[in-house]
Amino acid sequence: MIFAGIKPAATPNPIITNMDSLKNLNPKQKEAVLHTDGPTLILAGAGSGKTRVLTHRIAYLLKEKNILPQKILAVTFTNKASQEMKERLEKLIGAIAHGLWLGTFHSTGLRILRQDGHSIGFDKDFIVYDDDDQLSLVKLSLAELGYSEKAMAPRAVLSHINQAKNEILSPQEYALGANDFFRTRVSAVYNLYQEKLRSNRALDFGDLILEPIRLFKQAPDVLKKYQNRFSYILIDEYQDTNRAQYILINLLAEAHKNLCVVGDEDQSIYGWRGADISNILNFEKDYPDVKIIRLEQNYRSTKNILAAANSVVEKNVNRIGKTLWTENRDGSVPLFQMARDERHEAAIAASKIEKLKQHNGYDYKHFAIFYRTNAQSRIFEEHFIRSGMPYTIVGGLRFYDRKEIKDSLAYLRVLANPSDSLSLMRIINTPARGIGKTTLDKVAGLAAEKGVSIFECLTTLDNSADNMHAIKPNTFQKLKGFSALVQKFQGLVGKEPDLSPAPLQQVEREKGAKPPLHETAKGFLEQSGYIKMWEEEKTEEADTRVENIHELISAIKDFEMYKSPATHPSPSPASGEGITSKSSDMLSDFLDHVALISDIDSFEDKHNRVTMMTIHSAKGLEFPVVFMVGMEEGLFPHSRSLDEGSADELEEERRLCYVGMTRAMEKLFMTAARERTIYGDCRFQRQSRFIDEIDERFIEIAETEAKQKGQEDRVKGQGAWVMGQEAMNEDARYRTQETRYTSLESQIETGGIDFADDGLRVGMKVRHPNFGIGIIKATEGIGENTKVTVNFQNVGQKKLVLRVAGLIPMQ
DNA sequence: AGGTAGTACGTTTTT
DNA sequence: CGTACTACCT
Repeated sequence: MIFAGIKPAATPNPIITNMDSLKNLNPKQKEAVLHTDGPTLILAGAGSGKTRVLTHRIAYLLKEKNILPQKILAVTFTNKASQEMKERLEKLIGAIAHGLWLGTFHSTGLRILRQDGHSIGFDKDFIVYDDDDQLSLVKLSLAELGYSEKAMAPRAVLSHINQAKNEILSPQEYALGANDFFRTRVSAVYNLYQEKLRSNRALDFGDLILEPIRLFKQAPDVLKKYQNRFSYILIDEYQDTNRAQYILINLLAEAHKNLCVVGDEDQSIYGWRGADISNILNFEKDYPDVKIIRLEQNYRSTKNILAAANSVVEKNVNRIGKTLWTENRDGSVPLFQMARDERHEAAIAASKIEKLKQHNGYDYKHFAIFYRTNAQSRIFEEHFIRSGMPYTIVGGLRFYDRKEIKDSLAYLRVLANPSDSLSLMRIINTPARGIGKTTLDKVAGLAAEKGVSIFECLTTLDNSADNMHAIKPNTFQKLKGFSALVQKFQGLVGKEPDLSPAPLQQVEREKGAKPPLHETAKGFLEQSGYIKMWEEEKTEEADTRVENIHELISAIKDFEMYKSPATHPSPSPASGEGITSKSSDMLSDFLDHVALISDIDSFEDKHNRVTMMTIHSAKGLEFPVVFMVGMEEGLFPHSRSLDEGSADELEEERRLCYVGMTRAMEKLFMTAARERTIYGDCRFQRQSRFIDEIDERFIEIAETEAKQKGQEDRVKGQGAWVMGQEAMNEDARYRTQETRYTSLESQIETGGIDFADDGLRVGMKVRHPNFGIGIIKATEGIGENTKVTVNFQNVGQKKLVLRVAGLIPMQ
């Protein structure tokens, strides 16, 4: 293991470069790796080995072209993607070269601002506000302007503000284009919102892109520095960039023009968040001397799944156009089945999962259920709990979105940045300290008069001088007590955390050293009464909250262990974000870290559970068996995309469908519910147009239950007892029904070893009955004659005929 | 100041 | 049908 610090390019690196692995790339992939200079557009279809190309390209630049690591900037959209790239790069070149920037758009922007933001007046203590904080700020601004939340939905206002930021419009510039009543008012809110953001010394997500652009415009020398530094720039998921990100990238790439963007217009699913698909569609216009490389060979899915997915996305007009192909086997044709209602839909999925598990060697972790909206997960959860099927839900309420975590973080934010009035207001009376609304209004008024932050107002509050606001002595004491507590802990947050063993700590502390952050955090949350507040509730829910708070504290501890230079050589925190600033402050760094992470980042398939998530969250993942549920008009495509004049939105829904389908490696099931309860009332649903759009050769429609329907309804009508029975006997009942269906049963029974058929890919870990565990090194031939070369741990390399080898994939 | 009953509303959400 | 927020009551 080589640690950061060694300069791979300046001195010959002792690590054996793995560049002969170029042999494992197909010709197009190789071309994409080798064409390093000049603008490059890689159109990478689903499952075409995009990450592989990106990592090989970086490795090639470093190892073969001897480019210094600090000359390279690689940008992804998710932490998960950047983490994966880091891991795979490490496998190729031994260790992530020091100085290489590999991170998300937002972490890159943040990094630039932490380094050079002072040039445009940002102090280093600023913090990053999340979506919720933004919304609170909008609400405050609305209230201050006297606009009612009924006339102006805070969410809608916020989305306009975000949109403006995506388009790099300042409040003033937005005001110029505001030509109707609503927009005029939004521009006033935007203006005030921005003022509040600044006086709280906070930046929102949009600012993390916007402010670097402003920095570069106002300080050309800073721009020049970065332009010179980054001679090679790689951007992943280019189809999802917004206007601001586009500008930022182009500014950075201007000097060297070695800009390589990778994307797939068919997988652009974040238009509603400002992603501008024309960035990728027009890349050729921006860079006329662009080299375009298409990666169209898919390594993930069977022919039938791919053909079905292609036939859907082909219906889109707004696309560059490409057709994926694969050498994988035909596999079974995707199956569509209409369920009676959403409970039946869940039952179908559950029973198919059990059957495939029993007869075909699949395990729970091989299955995923994708839905359009989070609300759909509930029915599946209920059913899975009842039938004892292990599952995990990705998304929904994130850990860092939980009330107790947001509160705890607000406590910490106040320590890091006393100007953060939003966080201060969140915690000042949580737990109840007798500081109510009336008092807070008075303090806020006084702070505004004095032109200071609320916290500063508290610390300087002098009741004899400020008594025109008539704060009662009792309340005054409470305010002072609280501000004293905060100040006490602010004194304990330092730049040099001491992670030495306890006895030493005590000695050191007497000499003025700071305790480690997690101890300070714990102490603050205890002494402020926040933890006690939940403990005293004595409900199961509150106990969970307390547990979560302790989990947060240990997350801080982990973060410290990882970051502390004394204990760990890597500059990167656990997320792989690699945010480091010149005056690295543990607390600020931790808050940056949590502001930029999400649930999907920690999703790992090591647990043997069925995974449930929205299709949006599924992007970038793959599963052997995929269920796409709720394939109904109005749900998917969602009703909002069906209004007249929403052609673009409908196309985006279609791309979303394509993304979902192309996650499936071996088997794809699509279901819908004939009857679904939406907002309390029961509606008849029609099957999604996307089902109709699949070429009939590539979809099998299961027989509906129309014939049995009359009888079913009578049974259903008999009340609660029958409902209970229904739940208990669901499996038995559906087994008899399903034997009547042509589809699934026969697929399963005749499928034989189909999972170990060509679900096998190079790099996969497999088990052989005699030779044990090994890694697949190569495959040759197709169908009956497929041979695989496997490197076994114990017996070395063997070439086997796949059909008779009896290989079982391992995860 | 804080708790409870009543009403409005309801996608997706990489950061 | 749930939930999240408001208004009103204690």
